[in-house]
Amino acid sequence: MLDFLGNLERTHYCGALRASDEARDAIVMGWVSGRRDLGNLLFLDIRDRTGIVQAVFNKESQPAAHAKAEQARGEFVVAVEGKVIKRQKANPEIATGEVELIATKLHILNNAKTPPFPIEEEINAAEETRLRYRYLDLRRPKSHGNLALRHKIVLEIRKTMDELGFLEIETPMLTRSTPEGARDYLVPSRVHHGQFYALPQSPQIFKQILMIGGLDRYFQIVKCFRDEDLRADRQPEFTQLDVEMSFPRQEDIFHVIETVMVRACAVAGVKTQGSFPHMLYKDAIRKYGSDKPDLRFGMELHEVTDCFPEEAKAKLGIEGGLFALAAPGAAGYSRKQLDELTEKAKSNGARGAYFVKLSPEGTTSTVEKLIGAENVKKLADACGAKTGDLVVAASAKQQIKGTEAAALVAGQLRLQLGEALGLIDRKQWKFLWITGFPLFEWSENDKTWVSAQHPFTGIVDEDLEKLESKPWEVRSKGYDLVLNGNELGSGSIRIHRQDIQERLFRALGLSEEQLRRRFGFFLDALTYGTPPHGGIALGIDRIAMLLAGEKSLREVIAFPKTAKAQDLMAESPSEVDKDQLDQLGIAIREVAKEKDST
RNA sequence: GGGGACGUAGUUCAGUUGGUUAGAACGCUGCCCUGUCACGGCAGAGGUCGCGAGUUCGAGUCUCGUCGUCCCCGCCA
Repeated sequence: MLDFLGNLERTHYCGALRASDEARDAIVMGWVSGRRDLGNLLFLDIRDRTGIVQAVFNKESQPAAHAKAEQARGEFVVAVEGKVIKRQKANPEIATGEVELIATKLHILNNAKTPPFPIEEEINAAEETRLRYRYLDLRRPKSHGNLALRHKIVLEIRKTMDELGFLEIETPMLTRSTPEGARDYLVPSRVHHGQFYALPQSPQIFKQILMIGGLDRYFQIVKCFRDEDLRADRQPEFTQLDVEMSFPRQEDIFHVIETVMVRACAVAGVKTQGSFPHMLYKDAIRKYGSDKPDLRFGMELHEVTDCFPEEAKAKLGIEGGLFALAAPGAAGYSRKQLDELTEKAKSNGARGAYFVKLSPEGTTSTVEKLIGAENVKKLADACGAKTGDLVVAASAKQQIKGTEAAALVAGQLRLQLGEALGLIDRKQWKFLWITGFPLFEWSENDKTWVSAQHPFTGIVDEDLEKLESKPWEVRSKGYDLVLNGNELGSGSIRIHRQDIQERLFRALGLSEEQLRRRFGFFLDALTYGTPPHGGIALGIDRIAMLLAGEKSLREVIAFPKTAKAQDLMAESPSEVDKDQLDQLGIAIREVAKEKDST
């Protein structure tokens, strides 16, 4: 028999009771977290969002309450009436361990099936089970902590943006597809058959129009949607801190974001300082083999192309350059470990990986016969290798115009080795700005130059003249914010002049007609007095993930999706009724599986 | 689209070269127990070995396919 809540009023949260509450009457409500039945004495641990408190049921003094407690099981929802007393023997493991609740009455408000996994701080269950029973996973103190931290971070960001004079303004979720960038999530229109809204990949155009509208300083904490394949740090819907301001210098934007980030870190107990260092994109690539370098450890890359004579390169099948690094103390790596490194490098696009071991007994190299002892020494010296180090050089399979493909491969090895060798100091929080991005990158798929960021990114003033003649040399006014090897956000000073915007579109090979169709309204808006403006968007989920010390976004999102973009609890996406499809004028076409027919 | 890891009781896992009735721990159920807090003791229930084919006298184990979860590459302005 279940009890009604009726007029029963909670007086305390479980986790709030302390020795100072001694002798008080208390009513707590929550879930049965633990049950220890000693016969005539029975203990229940009662859990709510704030913590756990122990309730004691004594058969001798309170037979009715004790009898009820015998029926209680794990995850039953209960209310306990009783008196707070000091324990004979405190339990230092829990915050309320100095006290307990002598129960006079137990109300069982709801029962519960046995959960598929225990509701504990650390969880061991398969991710699939956790996601299917997300409400139980969320019941864990760890989940509460992560979501509470995220709340505090978002609250602090809102407060800070408000103090800095920014207005939070909503932009539409149902908007139009703009063909650049990621795949859109589409929403069919019932009123206009055959037409679709797109969910925003970001409020990019709207926030720029807000600047044209004279709003001066805009921000929004907003969901964005991209229909691309997922990773541990990528969900199909994610939350951004979206920011745009008028008449900004780059440093004005940096200052705003540095202020926000320092304060967001502070609420998470992480001390950081403003004035994040800057690094040029090309330096990040050449020194760290990444556009989001992890600066918590050194092990910088060095170009070692000239250590490999042309004949050696030919034999190894190397076309482009080589980059190398010295892994401290890794000279003892076994043949098997080197093979694993090579395999990993190849899966990351390496042509090959080549090693030099600087053992105390002498220097050996996998390529000594090919490049000669002198070049081996030169290679080790170029990396500043010392005795005991392992030098790793990498070449790339494909040479991509304008990028250092080998550096990217070596950069992956750097991260892998940094992790394996324990070089990463988890207590450090290394922010930095990356600037000086190329405006264009070469698309192998389309055999054309495409915008490296989005096509509204500003162009460095003195590079403007090369826009048509040497597009690969044109630098953008874009910048990325990086924290510990993670891209937190990306932004730019925008193009605010219509003449430049149109030149850029033409350089991208878009025809007048295409332009009108895709961006017509925006190009029109640009002609009505657009102020210089710029902004940035930061990934709130990633910020929360890093500050919570988690490795996956799923740990800081209440209802995340799987790698195949499904919600295992809600079972979305799902089929819909034929009626719904009819109203939308949509028919599902069965696509027969392609079979090899010979 | 490609590569890798995993899939056995409610959960986490073990399961030899293919061989009788598929095990452990935790959880669950019942009984005993007045100071437990990972309570303890005794007894018990619980399995479509992800699914489907194939090889074989015989498949959890071998082969092929398929589904699912995770990680990575491609992709993500």
